[in-house]
Amino acid sequence: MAKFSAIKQHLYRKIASGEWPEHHPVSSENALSQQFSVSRMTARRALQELADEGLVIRSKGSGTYVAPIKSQTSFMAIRNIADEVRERGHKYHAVVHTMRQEQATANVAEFLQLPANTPVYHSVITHYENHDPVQVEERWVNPKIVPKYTSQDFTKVTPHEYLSSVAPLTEASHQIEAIAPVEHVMHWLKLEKPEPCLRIQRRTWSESGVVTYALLTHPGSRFVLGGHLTFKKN
Amino acid sequence: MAKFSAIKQHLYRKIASGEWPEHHPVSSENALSQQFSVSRMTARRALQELADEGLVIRSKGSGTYVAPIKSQTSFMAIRNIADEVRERGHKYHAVVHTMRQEQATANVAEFLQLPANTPVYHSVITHYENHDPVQVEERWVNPKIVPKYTSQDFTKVTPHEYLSSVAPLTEASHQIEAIAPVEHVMHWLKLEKPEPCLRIQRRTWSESGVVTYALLTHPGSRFVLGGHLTFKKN
DNA sequence: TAGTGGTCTAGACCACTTT
DNA sequence: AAGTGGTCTAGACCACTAT
Repeated sequence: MAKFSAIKQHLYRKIASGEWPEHHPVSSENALSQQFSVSRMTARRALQELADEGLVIRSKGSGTYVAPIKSQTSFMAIRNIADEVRERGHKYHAVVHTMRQEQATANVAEFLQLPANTPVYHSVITHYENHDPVQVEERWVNPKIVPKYTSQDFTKVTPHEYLSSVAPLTEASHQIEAIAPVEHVMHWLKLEKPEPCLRIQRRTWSESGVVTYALLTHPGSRFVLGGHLTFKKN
Repeated sequence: MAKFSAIKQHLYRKIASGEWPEHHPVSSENALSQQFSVSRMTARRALQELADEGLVIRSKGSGTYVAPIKSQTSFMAIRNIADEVRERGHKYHAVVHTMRQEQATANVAEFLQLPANTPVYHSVITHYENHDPVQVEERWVNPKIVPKYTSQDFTKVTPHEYLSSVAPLTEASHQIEAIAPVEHVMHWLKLEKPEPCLRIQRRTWSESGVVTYALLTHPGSRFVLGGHLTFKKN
């Protein structure tokens, strides 16, 4: 393994384990270069890459500090929340609250383009970053396209991963809005007081039709959706 | 300007102008270090940062090449709020609250990649759909790139339209989050009670650098951000 | 084999923050 | 004044690609 990469791993562990909480000072370039017997440029690279990933904040003349947890996610791609959390060097886990077959409400039936009162699968899962909930995923699934949905273990594979494997995405639509959370959601997100939440409503299609409809709710204090675009002429 | 940054600008122009199309080879590290009389490490940094931004692709033993155009450009196409409102068949109008030159705060200076305390232009505008405010636009503009910004009439042309005409976009980054509005914003949006708001933080670049930094705040009860994606095989 | 990118060194000077 | 991060140099060795 490259030296700068070994140093990154060392720092990842300090941060992910919670040994260095938010705003905690991170070893300086000089300290790391001595500790790992590398040149300052190599130690610097490790710190710089962590800063680019948003895990630490560097400030000239002062030092490097563990960044506050305010996740940033790309909205350009439909990503797997578990991978995102892990890429940030944090621990991921999920809690499944609901997993059953239901009669579709009028609303859900419309989104899934099914007749009302037909059976659909419904799951509710909270996704955690370290020990804080970062997303509640309420999802309804078309049982004709994904008949084995309810027998999966979603603490090990996210619904997104599983669905992608059995019914490859061809199309997706999103709506993003700011809402005040209802009581259920507050409970799942462990919010003591109401706070503005970012809600993503998503429908995804495969070749055989609408696969799933999802409501993804994130606490405003712990989540930022980010994206980067480049434009070319023509 | 730092040397690596000057080299980036040089390469940026080659790519943005179309002189180097997709897959066109980019000058090698050694070539750039000779051309600009810098060490290879400095030339390397310019290329590496362009690769991180997704503008070029580097491949060991072979060389560096202009990256292919990203698909899905349409998802969060940067739209003009006035056009959106009119497309929904509603009346649009704008109220300009602030339009002046200011000293950049540390925050603004950082986003615009300018030294602190340099002059910047600052505008605050509320955009209306029929008689309701739908967006407060707080914007800071780089006066070196857009010297005549403050003499425009933004009740007739939106800042976005004007900026696009004088400094064509080459790049943009967004952050979307749910927030509770501060008092100023509540006033501009004519909110009597606090309600969750959707805030889009956007930086846009042209060939000459960061053009503008904007905070777009929408009342959660009146605004939904939508997008649609289609995926192609391979 | 020549050229390229990937990694690394052991210095250096600067602007900045903290004490 | 001491420490920090930001930039830069002039070398070096390596693995890989193309010819």
